[in-house]
Amino acid sequence: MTIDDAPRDALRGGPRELLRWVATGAAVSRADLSRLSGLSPSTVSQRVEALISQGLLEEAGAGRSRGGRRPRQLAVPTGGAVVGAIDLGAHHARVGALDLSGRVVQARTLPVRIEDGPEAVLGALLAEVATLVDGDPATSRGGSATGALRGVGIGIPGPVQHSTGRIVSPSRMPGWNGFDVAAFCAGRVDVPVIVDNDANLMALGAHRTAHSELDHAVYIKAGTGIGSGVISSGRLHRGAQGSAGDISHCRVVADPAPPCTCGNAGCLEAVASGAALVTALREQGVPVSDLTGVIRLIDDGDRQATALARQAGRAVGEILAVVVNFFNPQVVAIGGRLADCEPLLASMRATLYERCLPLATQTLLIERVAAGQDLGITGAAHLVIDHVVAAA
Amino acid sequence: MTIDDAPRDALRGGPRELLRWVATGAAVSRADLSRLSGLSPSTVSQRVEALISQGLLEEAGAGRSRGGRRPRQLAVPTGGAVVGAIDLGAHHARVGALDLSGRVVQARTLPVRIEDGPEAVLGALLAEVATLVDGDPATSRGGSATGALRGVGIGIPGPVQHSTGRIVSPSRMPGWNGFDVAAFCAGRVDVPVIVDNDANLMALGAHRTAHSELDHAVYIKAGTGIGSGVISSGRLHRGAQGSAGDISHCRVVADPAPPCTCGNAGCLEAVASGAALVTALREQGVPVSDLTGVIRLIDDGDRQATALARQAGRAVGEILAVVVNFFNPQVVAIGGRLADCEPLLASMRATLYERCLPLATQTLLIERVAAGQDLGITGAAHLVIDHVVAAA
DNA sequence: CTGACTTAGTTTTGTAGTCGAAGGAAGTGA
DNA sequence: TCACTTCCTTCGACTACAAAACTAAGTCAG
Repeated sequence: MTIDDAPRDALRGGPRELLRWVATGAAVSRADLSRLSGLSPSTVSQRVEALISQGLLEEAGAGRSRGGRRPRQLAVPTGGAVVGAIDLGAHHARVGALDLSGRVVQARTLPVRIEDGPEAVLGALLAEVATLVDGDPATSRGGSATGALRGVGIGIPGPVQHSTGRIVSPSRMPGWNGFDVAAFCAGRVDVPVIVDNDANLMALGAHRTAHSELDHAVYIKAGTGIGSGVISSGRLHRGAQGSAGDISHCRVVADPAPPCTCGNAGCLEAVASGAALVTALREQGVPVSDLTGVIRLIDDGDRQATALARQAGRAVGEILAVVVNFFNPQVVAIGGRLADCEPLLASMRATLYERCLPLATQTLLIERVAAGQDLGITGAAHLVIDHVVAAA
Repeated sequence: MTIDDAPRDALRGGPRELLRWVATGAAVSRADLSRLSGLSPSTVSQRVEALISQGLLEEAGAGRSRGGRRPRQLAVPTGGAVVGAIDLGAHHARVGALDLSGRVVQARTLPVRIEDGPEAVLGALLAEVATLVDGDPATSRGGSATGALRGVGIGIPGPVQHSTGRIVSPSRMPGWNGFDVAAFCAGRVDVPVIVDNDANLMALGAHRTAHSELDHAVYIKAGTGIGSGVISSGRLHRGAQGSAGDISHCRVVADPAPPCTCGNAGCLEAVASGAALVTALREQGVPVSDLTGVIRLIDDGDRQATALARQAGRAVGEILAVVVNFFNPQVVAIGGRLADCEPLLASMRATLYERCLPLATQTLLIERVAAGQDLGITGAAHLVIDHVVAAA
């Protein structure tokens, strides 16, 4: 399945954007859309009519007058078409059903065991998507998203060749190497399935949600693993092989250089990922079982944990400095579970300001990604919607 | 002067591309253009007619039949409109007049003394452009490019805020900080002037010349200084402030870390630029006066010089590895005077392959930029042409 | 030399997307 | 009640492109 990037009409006044404006409440009437999109009123009317006739939009009575004729309010139909989204993580997966504007209708977090292999994991998650969308007759759970399923987007915590939907040499995903996610899913559901890296999806979600007016953005996802997603000229940049943003195995200075699952030593992932922090703390004799424990220690001001977090922040900042000099984004935002870790963020910031060209940091925003756990499925949904609504 | 990037019709079948195909000989007839561009014959005819009426294209008799009607050959008029281009370097400037297809009509290399300041240097170079274009009545030199000047493109070996045409904190350019090149030139010539970083121009020139079919490319310019230019989705990526690609002050591991003109130590520029090699060799007591001397030493297999070149190559490779992982380009090409330095190139290659994600290097081309000295002015010309022909 | 075929390019017509102007619909406020 | 505002639609025009039909000009087999 070869799927293009979001066509450019996603960027200015395309049907998806109109939909999004209505959904987010930025626009309530055709006149609003005309103002926002810069399109002429006539064009907006035409487009809106098309969307209504496709059932993607509906009229919702008259609004409040602002000194003239009352606007005919627009709304995204509830119970309309939905897309499914899966954001697979190292230990948990966020599964959701979202409407065509990218709003979460239903979502649930499930524990997963990556090591059970792709068939088992993806099979279960696809079943869960079906439950969220159709409702589960046995339990009468779910089902408030009773629209027709139009597509499924899946985020994978490892390198994905987006053009083919295949996973390529992931670390920490035994049994998944070379697995063709798109093909597997195509056999299970009869709607388009789009597969991408989890950091890319977070980036897309964050950009569409918080930074849609910015052209160039870099999003770091720092959780169990560490990755990034790149927005260039308002569009997700995947690069030649679809591996763009995968900075997990960039080398950073660290003494001693911790060995990485990839076989090298001193990789960013081996220094600054959540998994690395757990490992390092245990080696220091601190009894911590998982990332949650590490974060708790840091929040409690544990000396060893905090020191490691700072080191991680410097490592991320070191790599990010090169990225910022090279790419000169308007914003760098950090998400994932480690994003709430203050010492890490502070060291990252400091390193970034120290090592970047003044011109590059002059107006650079360095932020925490906004409210987090649904960004992945939001991004996945956007990807699917971009594909599906374009075809409509 | 705010100037947009090349509009997207530069990418597929726009007037500039038609022009370029004719100029490069890729297309000789309207039928060729139709095949190459994918546009319908009628559209091509229309466009070609417009170009002819603007004097940007002309008919040049009938071609050879291929079994049917003979094509009416197209050509870019000689002696037609031209653009001026200046590629300013640390010690020399390449000045040229190019036709609207980007072909060099006249070019000359002049010695410059950057430290004379922007007014003197740019004034002299603009005068030289005028001479190349109009011919010098006094000497009857030049003047084979007797068309009308449509614009001037200027490459600066330092950070340029492309949107304003202003130079921002350059190293090795005393007296140029904050200078508004565009405004200065606007007072001297009455055609549009476009200013950009020299590495960006080299990148654009190289991409248009050799890699126009590739979407994502990174070009390193390693000469007296060191910089890079980025092509993303077929277009020059300048980033938020126009400083994208400026990797000269990224930190690399070096022991001892040589001090940089920017005040920090261990910058890429302080390790791997031509200026750095000269400095390092002299500190080792080798009597070498300039980059040419260094390159000669390396070619002669001098032990110290070669070791430094290898170290430089590793340093470039180290930064480039992050860039390749992050950006995942289809090609990385190196230009500038150090590009011909085998030991440097070899170490760079090795470091790159060692430190990059296999997926990212799997199909990555690592090349030397093709035949070099006119790439800068070619890129400058393309930039101007993109601006001028669009307006026509 | 003739007629079938091939390639080149133009003309005509049609379609899609957009805009601007004009105007109707439905309100507010003096 | 009337002027004015805001909202939205209708209609005519323009642009960019394409498809098809057509003209032009050649090759080649018989």
